[in-house]
Amino acid sequence: MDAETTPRRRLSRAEAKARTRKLLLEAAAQIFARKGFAGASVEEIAETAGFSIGALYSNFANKEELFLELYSAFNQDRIAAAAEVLAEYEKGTEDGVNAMGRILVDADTDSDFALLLGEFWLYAARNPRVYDTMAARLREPRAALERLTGNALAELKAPPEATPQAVAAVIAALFDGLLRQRRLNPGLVSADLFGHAVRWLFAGIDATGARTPVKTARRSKKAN
Amino acid sequence: MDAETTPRRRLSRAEAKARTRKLLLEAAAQIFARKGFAGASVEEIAETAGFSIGALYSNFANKEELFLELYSAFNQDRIAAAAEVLAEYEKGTEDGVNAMGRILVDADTDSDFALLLGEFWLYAARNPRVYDTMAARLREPRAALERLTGNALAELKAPPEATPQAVAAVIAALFDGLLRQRRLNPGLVSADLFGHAVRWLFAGIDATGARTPVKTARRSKKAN
DNA sequence: GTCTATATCAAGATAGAC
DNA sequence: GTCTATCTTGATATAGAC
Repeated sequence: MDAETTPRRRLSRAEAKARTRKLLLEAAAQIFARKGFAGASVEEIAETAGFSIGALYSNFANKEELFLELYSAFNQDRIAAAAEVLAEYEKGTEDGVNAMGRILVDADTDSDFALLLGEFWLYAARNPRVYDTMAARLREPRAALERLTGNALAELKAPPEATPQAVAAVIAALFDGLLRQRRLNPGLVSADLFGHAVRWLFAGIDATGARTPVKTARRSKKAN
Repeated sequence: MDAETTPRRRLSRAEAKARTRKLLLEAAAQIFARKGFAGASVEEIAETAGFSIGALYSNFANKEELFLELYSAFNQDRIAAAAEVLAEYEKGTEDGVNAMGRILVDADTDSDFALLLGEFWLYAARNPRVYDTMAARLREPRAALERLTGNALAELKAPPEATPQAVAAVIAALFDGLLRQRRLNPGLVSADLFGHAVRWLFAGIDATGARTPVKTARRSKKAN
């Protein structure tokens, strides 16, 4: 959260503005999560941050830009989390499944996370104008996940349909779907169900591949 | 009222009202899906249905009631679909996985389905006032799914953590998560990935259970 | 750079005509 | 039972003061 605020020295103009911007983004996260894009008012966001409407419009062109900037910041965090997991995994420090499990728990702890995720998804699905911009932000964390699954698949007998992309999609779906169910009804989704599911998944892929060991047979022109 | 039966052409008062109601609900599904609850206007819904605002308010108390009635109708369809799958499965006519796969494809064909699902989820998560009502509507289809997974699990060696409830949650998560990814980027999620994922899941559960065949061993005091 | 005041508009809901 | 007209509110965005 907030780290270095030098209470002694006066903040420079640029520092003050950056601080205002940060506070506005934090307030926006809270209000957009609770009310949604259309339901949230810029006035409430500004007041929650401790500023006026004017301050908000001096930092963001309009409501949509604020929302999209929040989306960028939101994804920066996801990228950081994914990178951390990937690093731990590649160092061999931690099992990949455990690391992914920690991401889910972290996301679950932040009660706004699932709400914001849902709101961003709807916004992207409804607004083709900004869809490309938003989709581009997802490529980096998704690539990290595919790398992780690719590594895991290399260690077992996977059938040809179990590509890193396909398995990454399945894991992302599990993450998303379990997080959402847990948000509404924690009793239905225990904290370690995600971990179990991922292990079942890989065990099943391995078992399926072992049953059809033709997998390295054919290689027409290019692997994909 | 005047129960005049005119089987020829003219609709009775009640029939006309029922027809208006149905058209309004269909329009509401479209507009709520495209704009969301807060973003949709009752005027646009009424006009899309071919009526005026007054007609809408004569059929529904307010915007929220219209939304919740739509949710009920939406779930009636889901219950019907689930029941159909369950019936086919229990008759032995169709493999359970194939049947579930068909549900996903059907949902994917209706471009409004995922949007509405997302909107309903957000509304339930944000409005504790109506959460119980909405959650109650989910119990029936969820129970059907648990019954389906319970039957499937009975035919293989499942570890103790693979309860019908837990596995049903995983399958629901796969359904939800894959549907949402496919909605934004169909290239990432092939039409049969859901089927593959479910098969991998059950194969993995079976393999895991076979590896730890102590499953009926110990029962200290209370199952959890 | 932020605040106050305000122009402008769209939306939910109601009342009374037909 | 549905329509037209209207009341009322609350929101985005801007302009000018400090």
